Amino acid sequence: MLNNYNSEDKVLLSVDCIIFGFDNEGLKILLIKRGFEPEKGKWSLMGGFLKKDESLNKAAIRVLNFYTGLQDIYMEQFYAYSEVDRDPVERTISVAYYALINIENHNAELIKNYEAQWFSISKMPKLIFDHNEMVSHAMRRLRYRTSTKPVGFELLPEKFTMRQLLELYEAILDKKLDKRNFISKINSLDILVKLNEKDMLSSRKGSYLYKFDKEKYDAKLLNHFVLNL
Amino acid sequence: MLNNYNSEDKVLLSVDCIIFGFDNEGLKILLIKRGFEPEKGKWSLMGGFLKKDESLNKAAIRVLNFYTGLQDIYMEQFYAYSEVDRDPVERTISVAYYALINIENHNAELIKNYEAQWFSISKMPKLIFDHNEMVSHAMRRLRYRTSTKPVGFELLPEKFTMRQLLELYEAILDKKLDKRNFISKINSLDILVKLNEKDMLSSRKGSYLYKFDKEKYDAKLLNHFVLNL
DNA sequence: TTAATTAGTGTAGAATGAATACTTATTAGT
DNA sequence: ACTAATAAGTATTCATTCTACACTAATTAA
Repeated sequence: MLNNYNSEDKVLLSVDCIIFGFDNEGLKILLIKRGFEPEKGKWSLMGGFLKKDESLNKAAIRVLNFYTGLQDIYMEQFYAYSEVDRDPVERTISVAYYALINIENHNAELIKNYEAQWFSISKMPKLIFDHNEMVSHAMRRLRYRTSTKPVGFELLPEKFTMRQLLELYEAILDKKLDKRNFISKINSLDILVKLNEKDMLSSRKGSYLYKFDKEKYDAKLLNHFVLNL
Repeated sequence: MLNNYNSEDKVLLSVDCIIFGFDNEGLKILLIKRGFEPEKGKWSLMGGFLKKDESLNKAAIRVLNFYTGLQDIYMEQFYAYSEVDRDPVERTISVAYYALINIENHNAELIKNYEAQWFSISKMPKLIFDHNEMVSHAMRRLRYRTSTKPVGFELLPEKFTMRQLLELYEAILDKKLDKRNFISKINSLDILVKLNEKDMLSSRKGSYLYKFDKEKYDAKLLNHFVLNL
């Protein structure tokens, strides 16, 4: 029985985290100004190297926490990038993760301390290496995700209006949706609770607030559906 | 400007290939008897280590060729497995790929020389490490794929009957489909050409042979659809 | 009181999906 | 030559879902 696979090449393995958020300005992504060479000072995804004694999932969580202080964020792995010259310094394979989080809950203070910054998807700067490609793949994945799983619990405040939910979906799918059809499709998913409370900020009439029914929402997360928006 | 990221851990990175095939006995998967320790002689996916100067895609192609002689097989990356103790010998992260191929075209001779063997999905042996988990994830991916992209070109002979196509889908989805509805749904995709030729082996009456319209098929590969079977 | 703003709601027609059975072509066997 | 056996092949109805589309309601600021 062997103790090791001698003579095989070893490589650096990193994780990169794509964190989506949403607020009344639209869909955003969390970036950092890279603190070390090469490309120091350029905008970048939050990334770091895998350590010998941790899984990729753990590494992704650790890296995100390091840059933002964020805890307990569930990220989903989506692709390993391995072009030989993707990192000019040294051969590095990077496994990309993405997650959705609520901007307001996740305290601007922490993010400020850590120098991470939210950017509108549409105004994202050029990023280092192949990070722009990662983001666009993650966007594609997120778009796709809306058609099989509910989205929103992670991105909206606890109480939200139908309009906010509609605008979230429009931001993700990057297209206008018909309000009436949208509402009836969302209602047919049966994951919302209509509250006896109105948001009076956005209109004279005021619009009802909703929240997600956590249990039903989580159930739908497991047993996919098909939603055609 | 740095020349390297010193002090970061390096790890072994491998690829594992899940090759699906189909014949009149059903859906199959290609396995090898592992030729080295540990677990020598046990059944395993075809795998190998990433070299410093190749991408993961290239490594997957190289590994598959090494074990089977197969060339020009397009494989799709689907997940990186990274549990710390997944390989008992040494820390190894493995990136899994899958592909669909035509059993008949890909010459039994080569496969014999190389000791790879087809197994029915339903009679698959216990595999080493986390390979069974990889296979079941790949199956899930394949199942899912049938609802957004055409499947079959890669798995069926050039000319095939509706029944064969139906049985392929039944094998992948692991459920009975209604023949009449299946045919009309497949026809609505507009990717088949009905030939003026019958297969007389499976019935007295004989059943028409079809082939895929390569151009339309490839177009559908790019622009997903939704197919509810 | 009026004007302005956004919320909120319904329907008809079209398209798609699901469920269901009988006829046809052919050959093997008698 | 006839019959039996086998799988192929084909249509329709009903239910559901999707799409397109426009007016009324509630409220407050002026």
